[in-house]
Amino acid sequence: MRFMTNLRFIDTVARERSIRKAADKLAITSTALNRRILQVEDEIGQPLFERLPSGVRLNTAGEIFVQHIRSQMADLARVQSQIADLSGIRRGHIRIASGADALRYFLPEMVATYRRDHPAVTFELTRCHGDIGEASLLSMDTDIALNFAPVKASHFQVMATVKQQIYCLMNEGHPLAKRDVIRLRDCIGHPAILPSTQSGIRQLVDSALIRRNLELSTFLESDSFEFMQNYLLYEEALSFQIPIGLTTTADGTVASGVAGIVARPVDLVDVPAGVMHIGYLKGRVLPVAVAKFLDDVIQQVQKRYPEDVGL
Amino acid sequence: MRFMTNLRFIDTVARERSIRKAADKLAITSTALNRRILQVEDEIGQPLFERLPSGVRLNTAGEIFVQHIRSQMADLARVQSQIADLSGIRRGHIRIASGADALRYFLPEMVATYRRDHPAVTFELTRCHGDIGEASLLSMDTDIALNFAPVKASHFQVMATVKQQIYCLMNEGHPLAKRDVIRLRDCIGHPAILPSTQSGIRQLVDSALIRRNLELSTFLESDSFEFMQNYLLYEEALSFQIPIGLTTTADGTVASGVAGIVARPVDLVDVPAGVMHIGYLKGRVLPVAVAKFLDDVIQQVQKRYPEDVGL
DNA sequence: GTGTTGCGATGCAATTTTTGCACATCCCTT
DNA sequence: AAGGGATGTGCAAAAATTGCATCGCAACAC
Repeated sequence: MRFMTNLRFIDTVARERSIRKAADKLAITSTALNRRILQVEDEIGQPLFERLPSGVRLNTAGEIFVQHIRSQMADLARVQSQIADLSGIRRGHIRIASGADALRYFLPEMVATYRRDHPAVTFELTRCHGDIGEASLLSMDTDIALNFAPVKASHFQVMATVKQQIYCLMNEGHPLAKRDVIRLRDCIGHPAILPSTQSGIRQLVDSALIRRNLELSTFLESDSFEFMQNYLLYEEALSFQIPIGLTTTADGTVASGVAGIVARPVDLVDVPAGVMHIGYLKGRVLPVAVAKFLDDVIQQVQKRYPEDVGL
Repeated sequence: MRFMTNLRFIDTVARERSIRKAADKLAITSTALNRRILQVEDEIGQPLFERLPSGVRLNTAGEIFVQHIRSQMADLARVQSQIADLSGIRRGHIRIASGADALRYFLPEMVATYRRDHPAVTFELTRCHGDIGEASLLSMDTDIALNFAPVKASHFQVMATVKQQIYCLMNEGHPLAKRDVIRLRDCIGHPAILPSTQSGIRQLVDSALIRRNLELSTFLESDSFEFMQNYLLYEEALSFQIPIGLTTTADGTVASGVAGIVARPVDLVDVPAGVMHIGYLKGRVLPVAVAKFLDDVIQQVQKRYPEDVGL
């Protein structure tokens, strides 16, 4: 898109915080890029960048302007997608930020299903913890965020919430595997593997432990659910996960996706269900492709967790 | 703004519905303009205009794209205004669409007051009847609309409503001038001057007449309140107006701004008060200058009509 | 019919803008 | 004090844009 070049360039410089680095990335000389920026600053009537010895940094005017640029680019994508949709083909690009849980089984299936119907749509999946997902919505790096945590920022437009009970994972030979429901006090003494502290699961478990003044024998922390789950094959330990990060058997019970590993719900009296939030940047008009995908996601969670979905 | 040229050009072509006419207006040759359009169409991947023997016309894709362009341009204005605001000067351009009533006394005073504080701000006042004001919001030709009529379009974000009782205007020598309140039946038989049919005042009076099965001796219609009011100096006739199109004396009573012409309220039992709507395009973030002016307007109507303002 | 008019599209030469190179200048680090 | 990495600038080469003349097409007038 020719008429976007200057704006795209400025965005890149803002991200790289250096004209030279941005120039490399954009495959032009730094001098050409520099002059383009000077020209835009001249047109705006004010500098957009502070010149530091180590590069450049956005000043306040620049912050405002770059925010505008990003929203313009996102909106242009929406327009293109909408125009492409006119001619029958649904095309577009969908950028999703999600915690590791939904990335495991849920999103792969969603994306694959969607792409069967709309092969012209491309995807970008970013794994993120904590508030990064919300931040990337604001900088327009992401269209949709799935976040298993309380919503902090007010710019997050929640389209659906899904209550998710915590499940306990273990080897099928584990003594607790015989129980249908796990109480938190049963876990004491068993070696435990916990997700890293940014994880919503971890925060729920931790606060439940503190409330009851209990302590787990945590000997391993990781941000990879896959690692944790597979580790259970080798040692009789406990780990935690939510249903969306697990699979469901034909009869509707939650199961780990790995043979030999079983999943048992943790009693809600001990650890309350957490809430997964699905949404996008407030005020944005989503491209058709994105809007449709989001629709599909919401429909799917409603089907899977009919009792636990809020809109 | 260099990076906007192509978009501005397309907008102009869309408005002129002709490449040659647009080229004239933009002071370039039609061939250059033509090629720019072809280039953009090529980048979008789809034509934006239908080529007719008499010129060009937007196709569906074009409609979408031009709407995007206009919202971008409006947003750019907002960004510029916001950036200028950083350095202390409030600058910007404020475009207002209003009925003839508010344009008479109210808006001149508002604009003058605002410009005393912010001389760098420029204005554009458009007089409009009926739905044109709302339409010009949608095409981003206007920032703020003041409309004495029911709101029809859902894209109109109402910031304030002002109830406005209908007043009857007449020569001070008129027999009805002695009354404090005018009943509709008193008007029968007196020659009457009415605003043209698009006017909200006219619609209120007309529907009141129909409801009571009355008829006025209307011998003159006009869309110029100034003409109608001055005409009253020469003939003993009646005319109608709302307070915002009139002045207020020191003691708070409504008066015509013209010597020799008096204003008397029409009984609310006969003609209910109409509602003036003040607002802007839903979803827009207004430039600081516009937002501040709108604030001032709302504050002013609240001060003038404290009982009748809704937010 | 036929000529005329007004429309958008196109080939080509002139012109303007953009780019890349070499180098200046500034500021922090060592 | 020197070195390295940053942005800014003069100048020639390259690329894009523009204007002119002209084409093809459809509608209108006579």
